[in-house]
Amino acid sequence: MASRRLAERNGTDGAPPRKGARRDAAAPLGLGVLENHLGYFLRRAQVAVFQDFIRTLAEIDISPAQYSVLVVIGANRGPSQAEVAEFLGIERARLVRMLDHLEKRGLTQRLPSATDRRSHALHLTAAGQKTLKRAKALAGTHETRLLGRIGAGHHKLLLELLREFEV
Amino acid sequence: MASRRLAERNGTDGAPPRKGARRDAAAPLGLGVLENHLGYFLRRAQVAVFQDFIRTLAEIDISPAQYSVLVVIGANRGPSQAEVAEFLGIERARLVRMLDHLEKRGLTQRLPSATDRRSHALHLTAAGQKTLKRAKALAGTHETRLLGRIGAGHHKLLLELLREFEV
DNA sequence: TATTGTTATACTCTATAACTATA
DNA sequence: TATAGTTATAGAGTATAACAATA
Repeated sequence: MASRRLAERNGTDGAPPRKGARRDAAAPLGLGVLENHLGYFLRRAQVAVFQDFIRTLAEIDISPAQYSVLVVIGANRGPSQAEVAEFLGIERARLVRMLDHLEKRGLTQRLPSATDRRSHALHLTAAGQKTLKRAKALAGTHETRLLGRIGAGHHKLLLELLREFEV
Repeated sequence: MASRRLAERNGTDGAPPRKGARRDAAAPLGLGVLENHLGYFLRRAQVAVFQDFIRTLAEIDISPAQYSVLVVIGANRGPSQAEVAEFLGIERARLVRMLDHLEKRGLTQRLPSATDRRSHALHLTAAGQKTLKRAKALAGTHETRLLGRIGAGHHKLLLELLREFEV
């Protein structure tokens, strides 16, 4: 990934290169105005964190999106697909295929809703609860690794700041 | 998007719902352990920020990825495709199609490298420089909007914290 | 042998629209 | 009329592998 130090060393933060100046082919690149864009660093951080998450949960083959679905089903009794999709910002159509997959793996169930015959009440199977428990443990080691890397204070601060972006 | 207040109101942060308790169908869902995962909030924040960026630059049809490529080419004289791809964390193969597209729009050029006949020196055309200038202005209003939303202090703090995730 | 740009393929995810069965 | 779940399709983006030209 790009290092901020490279950009500083290159001195190209914001200002374009001098007219006629030919960049040394071996010189590191500069970020330019990207240096000041929150979106750029949010994206890089998110990708890095997800990569670590994916590596950490590879042994049980659970993706970040699947984890979020399992956690929300586990934390809420019988939510509908529409509720889970809207809550997690996943397309309803996308959730259908995710649940098909989780169901095929025997982790989740679609039970008839007690109150609305159009909708399904989502539940974890016994295997789903077991997998979620293991997933939480692994996600915990992932989170602890992040925390060790940036420090507990920064971790807490970041969580608080990021919550401000909610819509 | 999900609101933290909903999760708090629901009281399902971390702990599973009580055995046998049937969640009120109208009750909002709870995040469960997601509440403590940096990755979850990083993703939501990144999506929200990118959505605002895309809306803001819609009039010139420049995506966040395209913007980052134009900025890096504009800030560095004649970088190669491999350099830009590695620097921005884009696959080399993906950058080929992006440049095909930008070139078709008349914004970038692949010139022969002075030192290596395998590689191309990437440059902005006059139109590319003009578009980049406009893009920077629009991206500036986007960034100012973010800043107004979370405050200058939080914006600066976030930038600093996010840089710690670089690899 | 390794690297640059390229092509190709498969898979994931997003965005839409449309359909059915219910409400 | 509107909503829940579903199906289908098109477009990004990611991940890989392979190839020709060049280093």
